[in-house]
Amino acid sequence: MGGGTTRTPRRRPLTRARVLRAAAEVADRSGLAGVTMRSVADVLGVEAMALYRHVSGKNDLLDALVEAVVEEINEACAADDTPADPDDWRPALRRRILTARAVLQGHPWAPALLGSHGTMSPALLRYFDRFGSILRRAGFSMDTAHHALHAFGTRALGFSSELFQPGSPAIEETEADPEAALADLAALSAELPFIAAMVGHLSHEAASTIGWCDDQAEFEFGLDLLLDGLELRRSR
Amino acid sequence: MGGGTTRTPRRRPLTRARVLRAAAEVADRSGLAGVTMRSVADVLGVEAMALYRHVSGKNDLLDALVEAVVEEINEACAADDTPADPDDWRPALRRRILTARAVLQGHPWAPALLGSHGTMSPALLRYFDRFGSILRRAGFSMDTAHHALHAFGTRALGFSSELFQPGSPAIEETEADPEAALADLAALSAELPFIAAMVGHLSHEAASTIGWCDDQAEFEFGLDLLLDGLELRRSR
DNA sequence: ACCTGAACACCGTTCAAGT
DNA sequence: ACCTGAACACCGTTCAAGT
Repeated sequence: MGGGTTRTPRRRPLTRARVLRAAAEVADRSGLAGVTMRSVADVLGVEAMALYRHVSGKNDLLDALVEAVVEEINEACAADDTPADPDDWRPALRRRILTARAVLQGHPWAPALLGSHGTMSPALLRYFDRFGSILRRAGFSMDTAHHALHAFGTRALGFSSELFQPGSPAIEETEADPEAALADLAALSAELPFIAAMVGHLSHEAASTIGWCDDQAEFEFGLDLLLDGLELRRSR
Repeated sequence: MGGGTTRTPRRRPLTRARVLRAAAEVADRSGLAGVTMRSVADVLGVEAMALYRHVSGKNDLLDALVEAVVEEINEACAADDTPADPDDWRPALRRRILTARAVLQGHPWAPALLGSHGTMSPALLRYFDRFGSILRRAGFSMDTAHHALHAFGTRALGFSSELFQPGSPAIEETEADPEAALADLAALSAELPFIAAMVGHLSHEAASTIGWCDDQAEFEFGLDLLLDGLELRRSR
C-alpha cells in the first residue's frame, strides 16, 4: 500500500490537446453555457489558472474548439472528395454537405459556436477551397462559384439557422385540453390563417412522424432548392 | 432656486417600454455583450434590481428585445403586403425580405439575438403567416409552402449567417508587405488552389468596390437562387 | 407601491507565491 | 517549469430593508 497513483489522474502532463478534449467533453455534457474555465479545469483535476499556460484565454479555447470540429469535417470529407466526372458536381457537393451535417450532429453545440467564433480559420479555408474547386471543375465561372459560397452560407457546412418551428409552445401548450386547443386554433385562423391551416394539415399526417417536421428532410429540401438555382446559372 | 427637478430624470415612472428602449440603446452603443442588467439600469438612473419589477430576468428582457425588432419588421412590411396579382408572389416575397433586411440593418445586434432568442413568438408567427400566405395564394401546395419556410430559414427575415469571408485576416494580414503577400499567395495556391485563384480574381476588380464582397449583392444572389428553385416546384 | 443595499454564487483574468 | 491561492472587477439574482 505504498504511494500508488492517487484517484485523481494528475500525473499526465497538461497539454493543449487535453484541454481541448476536456472542453469538448464539458460541452457535450452541459452545453456551451456550461463551458467555463473552472469547469474545464475541474475535468482535468486542475485549477482554472493552469489552463492559461496552454490557451491564451477563453476566446482562444473556443476558437480552437470550432477549429477542431471543422478539422473533423475535413477528414470525414477527404475520402470521396473529387468526383470522377466533373459533371457530377451536384452529387459531390450534396454528399460533402450531408457528410458535414452528420459530423455536426455529433456535436450539438458546434453550430452555435461556428456562428459566434466562425472567423475564417485555416480549416475553414480548406473546406471552402475544396467546395469551390468542385464548382470550378464543373465549369462554373469564378464569379458564380464565389457567389455560390456566399449563397450557401452555413448550409455549406451542413446546418441552417432556422427560426421557424411550427411545433412551438405557442401552438402546443394547450395540447392537454383538446377543447381549448380547438378554441385556440379558431382564434388562430382569424389572425393567422396560413399557420392555422398548416397546423391543421400537419396534424393529419404527423401521426407517422415523430415530431412536426423532419429536420433532415427540410434541410435537404432547402439544399436542393439552392442546387437547382445553381444549375440554372451554370452556363451563364 | 427652490427644489427644482434634479439633473437625473428619475421622476418619470419606470415602465417595461422604457426598460426595453434603454436596453436597445445600450445594444446600439455597446453591442450585445454590453447589455447588462446594471448597464441598462444606469441609463435609466436606477439600480439594477429595479428592473426586475418590469422584466422577469435578463432572458425575458432579451426575448422582449427581439420581439420588438420583429414587430418593427412587421410594421415595415404591412404597407405593401398582398400583391394585386397572386402570380406576383416572387417580387412580393423578394420585397418583403429586403424590407426586413433594411430594418435589421438599423439594429446590428438583432441577428445574433434572433439566433439565440428566436423562439416562435407572436410577432414571428405573424411574419411567417404573411410569408406563407403569399405562397399559398400563388398556388403553391401546403407542403411546398411549408418546406419553403424552412428552406429560407433566417433568410426569410433578411439575414444570412455566413462564415465565408474572403477578406479575412489570414489572407489580408500581410497586405503592408507586398512581397510577403505574394509569397503567401504562392504558398496558398499550392494548398488552396481555388481560394488563391479567387483572391487573385477579386483583387483585379475590387478596386471599384469598397471591400472584397458586396454583402447586399451576395444576399440577393442567394435569395434569387432559392426563388428560382421554388419556381421550379410551383406546379409539382 | 416602488426602489435600494447588502449579499450570494458565480464569471474571466491578473499576479505574486509556492514547489 | 509548472501549478496554485488569493484577489480583482465583473456578472445575474435573492431578499430583507428602506421610503
